[in-house]
Amino acid sequence: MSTETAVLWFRRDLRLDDHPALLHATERADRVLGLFVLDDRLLTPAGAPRVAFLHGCLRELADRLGGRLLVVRGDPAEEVPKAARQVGATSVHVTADCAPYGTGRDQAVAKELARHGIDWIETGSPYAVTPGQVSKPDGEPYRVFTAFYRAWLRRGWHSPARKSTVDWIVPQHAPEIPDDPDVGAMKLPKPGEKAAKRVWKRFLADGLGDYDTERDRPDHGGTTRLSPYLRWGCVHPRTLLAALADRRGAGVQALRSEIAWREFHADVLWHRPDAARRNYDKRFDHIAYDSDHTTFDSWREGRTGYPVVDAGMRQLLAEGWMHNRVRMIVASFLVKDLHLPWWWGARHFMRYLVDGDIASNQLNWQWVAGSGTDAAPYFRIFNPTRQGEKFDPQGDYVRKYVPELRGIAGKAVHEPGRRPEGYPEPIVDHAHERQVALDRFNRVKRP
DNA sequence: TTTTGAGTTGTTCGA
DNA sequence: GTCGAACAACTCAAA
Repeated sequence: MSTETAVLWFRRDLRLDDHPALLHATERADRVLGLFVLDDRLLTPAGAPRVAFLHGCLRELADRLGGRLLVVRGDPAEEVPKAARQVGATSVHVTADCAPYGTGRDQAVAKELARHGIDWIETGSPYAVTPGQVSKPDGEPYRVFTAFYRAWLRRGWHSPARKSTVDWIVPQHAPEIPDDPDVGAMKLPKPGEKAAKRVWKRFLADGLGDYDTERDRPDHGGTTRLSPYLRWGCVHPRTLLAALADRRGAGVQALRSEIAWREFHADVLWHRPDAARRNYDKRFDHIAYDSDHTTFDSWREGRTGYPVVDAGMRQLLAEGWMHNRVRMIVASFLVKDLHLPWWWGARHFMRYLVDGDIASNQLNWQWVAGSGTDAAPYFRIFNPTRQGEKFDPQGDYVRKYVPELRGIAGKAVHEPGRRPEGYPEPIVDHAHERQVALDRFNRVKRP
């Protein structure tokens, strides 16, 4: 009787359903050690909300495994081989990580494992179509979403992986999940695979039909709210796409397209890892940015005097999450009204967002800044007041997050001007800053 | 190789 | 209030 042993190293795949890497491990081995490594290099820049959410996911996973999950802290290149050797594993199975840090880390781990004769086996990725698999006929990556989307649809994806029966190894000690970092009074989403399923099921029943329009309404909460779960792999996009396959309608199409945006940005970053830090479009290296920390602080704290901007920034601080429409508004405000570098905003988002994902975050910021792939035309500058009136027509979203404005009824809450006690005057004049932004763009275009 | 059509999410202004 | 045009040109994808 063979008694092969394998390690399933969990990273961004904190679930048990639709898990091809886990299935692969069980096909190859009789016994599997579940492992998670708390890596300070990833956790330090993450910020308290995302770390707390991660801990929650780990606790849920450990519970569902009856405690049979090894959680260690340290450098994966040391900890993974150590754990594998302790249980006599002949292979380590993972879901491929396609982001810049993860790919480098995995190379180092695989190399260490190889020294001990342990196989490194990647199965699947956090995407329906693994980054790098969709390319133009000439082999080059797509730079335009719509073209990518068509090719991505043509390529298609696997069905969800079948359930696996696993004989999980009992680790030497109980999972050591550290205490949560202090998140104060923040109200974070409920972590874990079960919560993800609940959110998804409810969205399928109530939200999908008019998702195409409702997702733009921060006052209604018509988005899927799945982003934190996708970030940590509590649910896989393939699972979602499978559920959409036999449904029709504008909502279905819109959601499929949003999922594709996530995959597009992962693909872009896979081809251009430098885009996580620098302008994708090098011409933007010559744009003049300000470096005013006073306005930056006002933006971070939600004290700009523009109601919908402040509501969004405060939602981020209160929930570790911000509505997608409002993310665009506050990002546009930082870049085009305050003339601050997009990476300042991106870093702040990454610190607070529970769903903070390097590819989606950085490339969406670059899209707003105009420096990314398929970027917004430079003259497309959001007017925070117009956006507020259009997408939060009754002002409910603003009043929810900006208590100083609760005395103003209806959409008048968006009007700059009459400021109640305690609420700041607008820190800049939008009409003026819009012109400044346009001028700076023009200067770059015609040097 | 050349050509053609198209490209996430807006705003403002004037009729 | 509603509507269409202007805002710029450029690059990309595909024929």
